[in-house]
Amino acid sequence: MFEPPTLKDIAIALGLSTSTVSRALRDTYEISSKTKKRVLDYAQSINYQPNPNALSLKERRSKSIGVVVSEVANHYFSQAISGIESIAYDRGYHIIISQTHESYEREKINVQHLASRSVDGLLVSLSAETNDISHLKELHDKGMPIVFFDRVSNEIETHKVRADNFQGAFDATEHLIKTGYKRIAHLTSSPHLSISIERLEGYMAALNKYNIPVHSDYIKNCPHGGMFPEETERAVLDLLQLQEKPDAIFIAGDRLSIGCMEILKKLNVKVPDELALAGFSNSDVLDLFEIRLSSVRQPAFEMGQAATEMLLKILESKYPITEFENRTIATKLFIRNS
Amino acid sequence: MFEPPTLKDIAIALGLSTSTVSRALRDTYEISSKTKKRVLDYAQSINYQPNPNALSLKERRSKSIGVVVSEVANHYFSQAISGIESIAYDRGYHIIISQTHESYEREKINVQHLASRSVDGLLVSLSAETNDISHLKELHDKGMPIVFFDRVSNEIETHKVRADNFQGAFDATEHLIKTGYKRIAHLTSSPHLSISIERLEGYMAALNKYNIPVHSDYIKNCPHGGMFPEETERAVLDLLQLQEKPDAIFIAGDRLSIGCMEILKKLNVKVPDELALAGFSNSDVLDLFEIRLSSVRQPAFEMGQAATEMLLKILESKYPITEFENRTIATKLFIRNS
DNA sequence: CTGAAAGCGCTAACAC
DNA sequence: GTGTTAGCGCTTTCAG
Repeated sequence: MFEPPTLKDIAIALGLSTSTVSRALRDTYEISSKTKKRVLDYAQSINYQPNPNALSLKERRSKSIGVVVSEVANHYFSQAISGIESIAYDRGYHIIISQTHESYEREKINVQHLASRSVDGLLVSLSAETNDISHLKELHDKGMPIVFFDRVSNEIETHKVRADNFQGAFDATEHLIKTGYKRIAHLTSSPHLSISIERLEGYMAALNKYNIPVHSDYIKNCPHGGMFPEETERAVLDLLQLQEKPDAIFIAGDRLSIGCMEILKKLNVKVPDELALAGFSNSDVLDLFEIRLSSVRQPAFEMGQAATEMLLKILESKYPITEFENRTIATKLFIRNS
Repeated sequence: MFEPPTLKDIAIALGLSTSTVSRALRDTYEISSKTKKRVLDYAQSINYQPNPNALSLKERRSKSIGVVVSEVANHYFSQAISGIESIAYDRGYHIIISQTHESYEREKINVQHLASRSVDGLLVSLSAETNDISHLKELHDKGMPIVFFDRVSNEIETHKVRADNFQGAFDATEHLIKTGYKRIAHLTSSPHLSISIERLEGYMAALNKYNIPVHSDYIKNCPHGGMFPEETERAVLDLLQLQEKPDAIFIAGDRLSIGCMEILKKLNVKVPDELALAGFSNSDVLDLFEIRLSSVRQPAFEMGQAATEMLLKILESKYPITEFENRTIATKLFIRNS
């Protein structure tokens, strides 16, 4: 079907050897400028493009990086992917995307799939279900460069990029406290995830600072990060049915924030009068919402960019990397409901 | 760095030839079941995975498909990509994504980039700027399978998937008319795009049906589909400053719908009292908006799936395809503001 | 039933 | 300055 020209075609057409053509195209010094020009011109005229598979086979790298996220159709991830793509593109890399849908099994399969050498490195944000990361560890031990972003793991020593989840959670919770709320619940994702742990710590730190006791009934986990609406609904209902009903919820995730607002709307709970909210969200239309959600926004695009730069640094380094960077990028609090 | 086992490694370890190993792994009939088992077991034990680049080089196909969209971080496209990925994944294909950011130049480069043989086929949704598609035509003539989705072109004969833009626009406009609006403006994207043309036709057909004259001042184009907020703002302001101000706007795009609501909010224009809206949008949080936007939702996920299935049909067909499908999938109108 | 050898497109010693 | 050759990992004749 689609049979693009090869080096050989050029060589034959010009009565040269393939190696000469190869050298001319890659501008090696030991080649007459006359032949060089001849080759270049001809290559241009037939729109010659080297076969990337042959190159990959030869150079043992594919100039592509694998990206593992839970869902593409997610505010945070689609923005992060945009950042990843912006850097990768400039540096001549393709990105290959796979989704875990928050499933551990799917994550294993995807990683395996990507790893079987079609990618030079991996940009990974763990699935909500993932607790055991031996699949990644094994790969990493074999030499596959991996950079974590957003949902990171401490069990692998490599570059990591995360949002300042602690501070973001602290800020949001403190905002609720300062606005006058006392019984602040916390709705969060899977307890394994680094983001959940860090945000929980931020939440607790804020409560501590103001001498508000942490109430374990007030902390609700949604193991799939709100991917299933029932999960979120159950958690919210549980909170609403507590004897000492919370007067505010700090929500530790985008889908959870949205899901929670949907449920409260359905239940006709007035926000913030009956229940105040503050939550992580990367939606860019929060200003248009009826509920004035105070939100913590993660620097998704920048995080994608940073992670990609780090990965490329590993990929293009001549020497093995031993010092790993652990970058934390600030979140931003947007106050809306007070 | 990362040096996975090869056929040769297995062959040496087992004292066989690479060809025998190759045959054993692919379960060729003419091989003793004993050797077969020995090879299979060993391959399993070292977790052997064939090198995809070598395979691609040999088989002249990469089991990957290129996807060209304007932005990943866009409701419609991220949902469509999700659909694309769902099918591709099941069939063992990778997807390689590139963004045009609505730029013609970037589209040309990306297509070129993808085309240089690393992908077996292309799934394309044209950029807003694209008027001339010779870059795609050339490629297609050389045998690169291309399937268009959403923003299609009639200049290439191939499979196409689109939303029922005409009907969607008709429904939205008719809804505005039936609700009592008479001076209905139309805010749309680049006039080259198939989606703009079809939606304009639907808009005009609805006006015609109710004997409302089409007023050319009422039709405003945003050449970049609202990617630049100024563009949208200019268009909306122009409409608001008309002598005979429209009482409603039918908006033909997701970003435009969002952008328009943002501007109206800024200008403190009451919706729908001062100006009613209905527009295309694939946002899944419209129910939470303060403005009750009646929306036309495109079947993004299904469109991605359909386009991918069509492309795979071409890729995996033994014979050249001569009959092309032109599938139109129904949109859905969600009435909110009346 | 198995092995040797060629070839996919390219680069890099190594000749001359 | 240019050609020859080998090899990246794999499949596939062709021999035996």
